[in-house]
Amino acid sequence: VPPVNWCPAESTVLSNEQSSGGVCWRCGAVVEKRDIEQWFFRITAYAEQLLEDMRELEGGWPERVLTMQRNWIGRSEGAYIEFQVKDTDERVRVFTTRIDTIYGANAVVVAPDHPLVERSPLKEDVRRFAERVRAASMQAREPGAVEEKEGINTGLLAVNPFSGEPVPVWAGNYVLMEYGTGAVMSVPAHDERDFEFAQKYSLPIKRVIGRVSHDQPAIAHDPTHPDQSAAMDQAFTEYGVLIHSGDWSGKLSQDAVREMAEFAEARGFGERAVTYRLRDWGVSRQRFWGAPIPIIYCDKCGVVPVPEKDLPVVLPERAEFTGAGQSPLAGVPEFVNTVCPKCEGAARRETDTMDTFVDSSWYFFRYCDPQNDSAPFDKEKVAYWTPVDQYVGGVEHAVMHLLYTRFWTKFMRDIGLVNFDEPVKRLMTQGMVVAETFYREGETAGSKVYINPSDVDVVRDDKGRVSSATLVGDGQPVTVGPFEKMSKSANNGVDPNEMIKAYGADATRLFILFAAPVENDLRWQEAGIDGALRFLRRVYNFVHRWREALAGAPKDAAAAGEFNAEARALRQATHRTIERVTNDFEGLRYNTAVAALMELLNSLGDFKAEPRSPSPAELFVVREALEALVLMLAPFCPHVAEELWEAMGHAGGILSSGARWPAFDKELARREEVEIAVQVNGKLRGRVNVSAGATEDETRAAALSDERVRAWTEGKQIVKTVVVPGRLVNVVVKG
RNA sequence: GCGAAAGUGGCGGAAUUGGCAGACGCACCAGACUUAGGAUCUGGCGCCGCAAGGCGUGGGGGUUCGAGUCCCCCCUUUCGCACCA
Repeated sequence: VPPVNWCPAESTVLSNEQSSGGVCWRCGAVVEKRDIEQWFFRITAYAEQLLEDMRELEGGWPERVLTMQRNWIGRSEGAYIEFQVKDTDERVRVFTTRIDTIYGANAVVVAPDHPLVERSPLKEDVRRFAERVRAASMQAREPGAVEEKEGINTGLLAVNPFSGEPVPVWAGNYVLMEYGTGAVMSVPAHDERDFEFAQKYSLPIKRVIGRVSHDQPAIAHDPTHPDQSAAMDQAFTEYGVLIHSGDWSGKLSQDAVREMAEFAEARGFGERAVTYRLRDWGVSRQRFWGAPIPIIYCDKCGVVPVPEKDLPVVLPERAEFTGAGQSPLAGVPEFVNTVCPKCEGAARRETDTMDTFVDSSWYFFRYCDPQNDSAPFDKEKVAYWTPVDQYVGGVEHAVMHLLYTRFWTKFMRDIGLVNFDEPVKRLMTQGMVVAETFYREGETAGSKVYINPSDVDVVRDDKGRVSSATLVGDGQPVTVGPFEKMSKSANNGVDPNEMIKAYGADATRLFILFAAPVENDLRWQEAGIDGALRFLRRVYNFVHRWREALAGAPKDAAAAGEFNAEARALRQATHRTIERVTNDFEGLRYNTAVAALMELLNSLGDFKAEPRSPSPAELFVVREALEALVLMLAPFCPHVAEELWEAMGHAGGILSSGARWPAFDKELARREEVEIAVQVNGKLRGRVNVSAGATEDETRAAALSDERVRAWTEGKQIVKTVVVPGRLVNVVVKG
C-alpha cells in the first residue's frame, strides 16, 4: 500500500486528485504523506477507457478540461525490460519508453524501498539510505519543489540484456516505487534526470543516439563525428539515430522503439507495456459527513462487505467531534459494534466515511428518482433523463469531480445500471466573479488578514488602476492584492443584499450576464450595473408610455392595414432579435442575447410614431416588439418582466397567462434592403444600398456606379470584381 | 521544463467563422432640459490629420481580390502538470 496524502489542517486523508499541486483542495494546506490503510476504488482499471472515450467529448467539452484529464491520466507507452541480477536468480524489471537508448544504460536505479534492495550486500547502508529518503518524502514539501538527486550503490550488478554488459544497481531517491516497476535503467546521455544523477556520482555517460542529419545519413556509423563524440554538457532527449548500439546502430529511434521491444518480447526478457500516471482513488475519509464505507471487520471472517439488503449504511444521529483527527464514527459504539453478516458473531464496522466526491459522482442520477428506497434509482427513469445534455461547473473540478463521475458512470454501465459511456455530453466551465483583495501593509502571504473592500477607500486613476487605498476610518494605507474569486476567506465578497437594495435583483443579474461571456472570469466593478438599470428603466418607461394606446392595437397583422417602410423595419428588427436571442440562448451566449435586447429597445426608440396618434399598423408593430422584448427579458429579469407583462394588459403572470417564448418569422427577419460595402483593391471606398434579393450583376452595377467608387476606378483598368451577395463588392483595378 | 488556452479602443466585450473591425454597454466629452444633477434626453467618442486621406486587432513574414479570423517564426499573459522513467 503506497503512502497516502494527509491534510494536517483537516486531519483526513485525501486522494491524489484532491492534493494536486501538493496542497489540499479545500483549505490549501500543504499535504503530507502517511502510511494508513485505506479503501480505494480501482479507477486505474478504467484509465484506458477514460482516455479513449474522450473522443466522444471532443467538441462538447472545453479543450482545457480534456487536456488536464489527459495529462492527469498520463498514459505512456513503452516496454518492460528485465535485467538479470548477477550472482542471483533475480531479475530486475524496469519500465522504459526509450528502449532505443538501452545501449547507453550505465546503471539500473531502483526506488529506495524496492524489494531487490534486500539482496544487496550493502543492504544495511541501503536501508539507512532508504529510511532517510522516506523520511524526507513524508515531509510536506513546497509545491513544485524538486529534491536534489541522491543515490547509493547497492553493490549488485545487473546485466543489460541487449549488450550483455554488466551495470551497477543503484538505489535513488528520484525513482518512485509507485510508478512503473519502481526501477529504471539509467541512460544519462539521453535523459535529463539520469544525466544529473550520473554527473553527481561520476558515472560514465555514453551517447547512443545521434542527431539525424539529412545530409549525412551515414553519420551513425562515424563515431568520430563531432556530434557523436563530443563530451555532452546536457542530455540529448530527442529521437534520432542509434549509434554504438550493436546491430541496432543506424536505426531510427521511432523504429527501434518498436522493433527492440518486439525483439525483447521474442527473447523472453521483456514485453511491450503501457503505464499510467493515474493512481487508484483513495476514498476513505476521517470525516463524519459522508456515506459510511459499507464494510464490516470480523475477527473470524476478516473483511466482510455489508450485504446488499442492509444497504445503505446510515450515519448515526450523533457523534463527538473532538478535533483530534480521528474518524468521528469510531467514537459511536452503537454504530461500530455490529454482527458479522457471515458468522453472526460480534464484529466492528469500518468507521471512515467515503470521499464527498463519491456522492457527487452520481447525485444527478439519483435526482432522477430521489424517493427510491429499494435501489439507487430506477433504470428506466435514469435512462429517460440521462446522460446530461448540458453541464455547468467550474474548471477546478477538471481532474476531480469530472474525472470521477466519468469513471463512476463507466462502472455503473458495467454492472448494468446505465447503458452509455459518458455521463455528460456538453460541459460549460463557467467563470467566477473575481475581485481585488486588500490587506494591511507589511503583511506577508502566510499571515495576511484580508480586509473587506467595503472598509477600504480606493482612489483610481483614469485607467481604473488603484492609485491609493486606505482604510476607512483611520486612513491607514492598505496593500492591494491580486484579483481572487469572491470568497469568505479572501474577504472580498460583495453583499448581494446591498446590490439588490441599490439596483434590484433584476438589474444585478442582467449586468452579470451581460458583462462577459459565461466562461470568462468577471472582474467585479459596480459601475457597469448602472447601464443595466438604465436599460430596464427605459424599457419600463417605454411600456408605460404606450400602454394605453396599445389597448387598441389590432389583434393580428391582417387587421393592421398597410405597413409603411418604418413599420416594416421595426418588424424586421423584432423578428431578427427573436432569432438572435433564441440562438444565443441555445449557445449559452447570454451577453450577446442581452445586447440584442438592448438593440431592439434602441430600434423602438428610433421608431418615429408617437403614442398620441398612432396608426393601427404602428400600434401593431410596437406591440409586437414590446411583447417580444418583455418575454425575452423574462428569464433575465423576471420581476420587471412580470410587471410589464401585466401592464400591457395580460392578466396574471407570464407563465399563467399562457405566454410562450416568442417565435420568429424568417421572412420578416430578413432585411428588405441591404447595405453593400464597396472596396477598391480591398480598401473600403463606398457603400451602396441594394434590395435584399439583388442579383450579383445588379449588385456589381450598383457598386460600380457609386460616385465615390467611380472616383477611385476612373481611368484604371478593372481587372475583376468580386461580389459577395448581400455583403460586399471588391473591385480590383490596375494602373 | 512539458502541455493548453488567449492577446481587439481608456474598460467589459462584439464580429453571421475568410467579407464594412470595434455591435452592445461602461467611462469620458459636448449640448439640451433644469434652482440643482451622480436624473433624463440629443450628439460625439480607435489613432494621426484642418481636410483629403493614411494607419490600425501583441510583433514580423506568408497565402488571398480580401486576414482579427488561415499558415510559419517570435513576444507576452493566464491556466494546468511537474523527478511519471
